[in-house]
Amino acid sequence: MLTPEILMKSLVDETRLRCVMLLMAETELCVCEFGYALGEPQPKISRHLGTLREHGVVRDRRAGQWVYYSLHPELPPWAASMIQAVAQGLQGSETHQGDQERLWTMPDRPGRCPTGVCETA
Amino acid sequence: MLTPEILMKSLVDETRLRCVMLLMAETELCVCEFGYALGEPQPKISRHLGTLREHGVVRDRRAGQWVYYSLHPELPPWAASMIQAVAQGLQGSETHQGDQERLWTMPDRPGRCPTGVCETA
DNA sequence: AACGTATATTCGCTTAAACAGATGCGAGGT
DNA sequence: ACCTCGCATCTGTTTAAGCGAATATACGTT
Repeated sequence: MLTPEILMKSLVDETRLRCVMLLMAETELCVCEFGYALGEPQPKISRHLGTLREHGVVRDRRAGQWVYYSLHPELPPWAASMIQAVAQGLQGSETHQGDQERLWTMPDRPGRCPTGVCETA
Repeated sequence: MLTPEILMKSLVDETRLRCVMLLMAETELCVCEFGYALGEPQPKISRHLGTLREHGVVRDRRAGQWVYYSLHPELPPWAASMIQAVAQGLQGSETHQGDQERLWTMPDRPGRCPTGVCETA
């Protein structure tokens, strides 16, 4: 079960915080997208997403060779509030704004068709 | 300036979190009161209150031989929200409830007159 | 000035956690 | 069957941060 102590531990690491903040805007991302946006090596990203999953902060879903992560759908209200407050405090942060923009310019993002007009198969 | 990263670092330590939670209910406490409520040695308490002060989470005020700590009066809104969310998530927590009650039963709390009816000199 | 109380700081040690790099594993594609 | 790609895990090392114990400082009292 998720406690404030655990959520704190989850978000105190910069890499994990950046991942969670990306998920606030993008709802679902695969490991390589995190890696590209943060400019960090894949094992590092994977490890941190793993601890976020163990802590119950995010959820993962396998789709072919990709694993998509999203915020856990059953976050307790206080946890959602807390993450929301953090996001608000990070408004205009260079780092997080940069992550966002880098993600936008990522070529060949999995799950998006090249034209940008996606149909649900 | 207080950032989410710093606030997170502040609250990720259990001792500091317990102190801040006490300050949500009591508004102002001196070091010995924290020590009594938490049952922790004085140097430990002092050190953690020191880092909370450096981080801008709390403020201190000297009154004679006592130093009173309170939440910083100019906490940014997102920080207040975050602390509020944490407090909500800790509802019913054994530890924090215990701290509260132990404080209540502390004998000879400085600043309170023995009768319980205090006049402002 | 000497003492007691309240608080702060220093020191050496220990431990938790992050890191890089290498390797393992599963899913597709040819 | 082989190869590639995306992801996970392992290993050994490094570093940040908390701890207890001792000591220092500040204040008030006598």
